Amino acid sequence: MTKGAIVSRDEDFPRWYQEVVSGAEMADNGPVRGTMVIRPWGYGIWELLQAEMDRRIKEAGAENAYFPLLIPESYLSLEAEHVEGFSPELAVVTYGGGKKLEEPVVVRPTSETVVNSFFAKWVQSHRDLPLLINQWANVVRWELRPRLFLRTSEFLWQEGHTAHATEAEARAYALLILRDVYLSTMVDVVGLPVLTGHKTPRERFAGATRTWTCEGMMGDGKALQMATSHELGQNFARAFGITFSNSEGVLEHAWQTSWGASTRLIGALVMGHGDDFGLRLPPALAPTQVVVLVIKEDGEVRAAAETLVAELRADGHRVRLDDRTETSFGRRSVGWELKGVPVRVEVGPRDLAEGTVTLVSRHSRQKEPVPLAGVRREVAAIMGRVGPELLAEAAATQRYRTVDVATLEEAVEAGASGFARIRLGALGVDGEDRLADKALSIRCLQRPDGSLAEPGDPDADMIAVVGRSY
RNA sequence: CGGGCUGUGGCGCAGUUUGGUUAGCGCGCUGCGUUCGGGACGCAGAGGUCCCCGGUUCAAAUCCGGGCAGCCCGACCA
Repeated sequence: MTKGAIVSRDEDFPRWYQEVVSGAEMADNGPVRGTMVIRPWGYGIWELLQAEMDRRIKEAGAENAYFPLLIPESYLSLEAEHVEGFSPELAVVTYGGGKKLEEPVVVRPTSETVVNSFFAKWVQSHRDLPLLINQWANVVRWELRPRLFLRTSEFLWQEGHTAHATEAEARAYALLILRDVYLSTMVDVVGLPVLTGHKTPRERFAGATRTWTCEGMMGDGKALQMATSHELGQNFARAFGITFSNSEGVLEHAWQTSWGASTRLIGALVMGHGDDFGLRLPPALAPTQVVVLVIKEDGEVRAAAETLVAELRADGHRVRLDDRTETSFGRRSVGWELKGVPVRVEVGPRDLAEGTVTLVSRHSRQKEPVPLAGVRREVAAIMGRVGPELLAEAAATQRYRTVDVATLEEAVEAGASGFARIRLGALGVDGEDRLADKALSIRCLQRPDGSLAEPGDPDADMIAVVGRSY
């Protein structure tokens, strides 16, 4: 069955990436290529990320629900663009209960179709709107070229689906999610700066009228789409018959949105913050934030370590005691470093004789002796600055690799190693095709000052952010 | 579906050009000992239908023919 082969061998990835102890591996599961096994450490990161996003989603008013994994094939074809967009990457089930099915069912690649088939029943009156639903689920897309975390054939995500009475309300909600859920999570939690903007028709979600996106830049200058929020117009409402009586008693089609972010974010975290020594985690996403290492088995050392663990836990940190003294100190510290634990407290007899311990912060790899009495304050200080410092570092990389250009030729050159900003109108009618020939794409469109387009802004006046995507 | 390339212990590879004893190396694994303040070391050991089928030959991982599988670059994509 599972061969368990690690198939990511990309040179661009950090050396340690495929042995990530800390993360996951891709597995060939029979004929299913590029599925993913997430080990406990990586899954712990996902759980924290999930909690952060879930809180924001609920603050935005959406509620969690669950819809079926298997979708009748005919549902997909109800929305023309949608089916065209997803057909090539569908996994289709043709047998069930030992019999050939009358109608094949597909494993959801996304749930617009099933969700909306229920929305059609749930929505009758304008009083039923807005309907704001979120689902945490797994989806399957038969990818031609999987890449660990960034594009796996099966992934975990949240997908939001909403229905509104007016276009303006739907748009406002799509933007609320973009800013208050996604942008906020990327910047404040993951610690990666992202550009926001909308997609060109070519890059737009199949079935959407507008796709808003958060585009991040990884350490190597390549772009990664980290989350998207779509305005669906009335496309799905028409296809699935989602109608409501407005306050005048007139029947109208609902205006909808959908939005999602996935385990790809773990990949973004790895690619965005990792260094040659392994993963670097912002404290908010570290399953263990502080590890207290007993360097040598010794009564006093152990007692001091256990006291520190208790105190640091009382301060609200996620703390773990590493007293596996039968394993060499070097091996243990390297192991925690690979996993990206933000702070290590190393307790040994030599320091203890001086009344100190050694604190090491992972992101800067700086070590310093700290008196026992000052450990709590110092740990709190480090925990407070790791996130902002990681963000600042990533932002500096992004700034350094982003340039304003005037011609397509310049965009091709700059886009190969970062972001090239160019007025869309300057690319010409076949600009996107010519970029595609050079493995480049327009990541997003935004106003010259970086803000989002307003209704009525012509695309030609927008700045196109050109880059190489994963 | 185009363009490159590769199949050899669990993983990564050498050996193939020029056929020749018992197919090597690193990592990992098992045991014992010394170590343990930054991925330890020594000794002993386990583990292989050299992708498959056929051919040439005294002799094939190596040469010839035919299959099969996989990887990388592109098209698709959260």
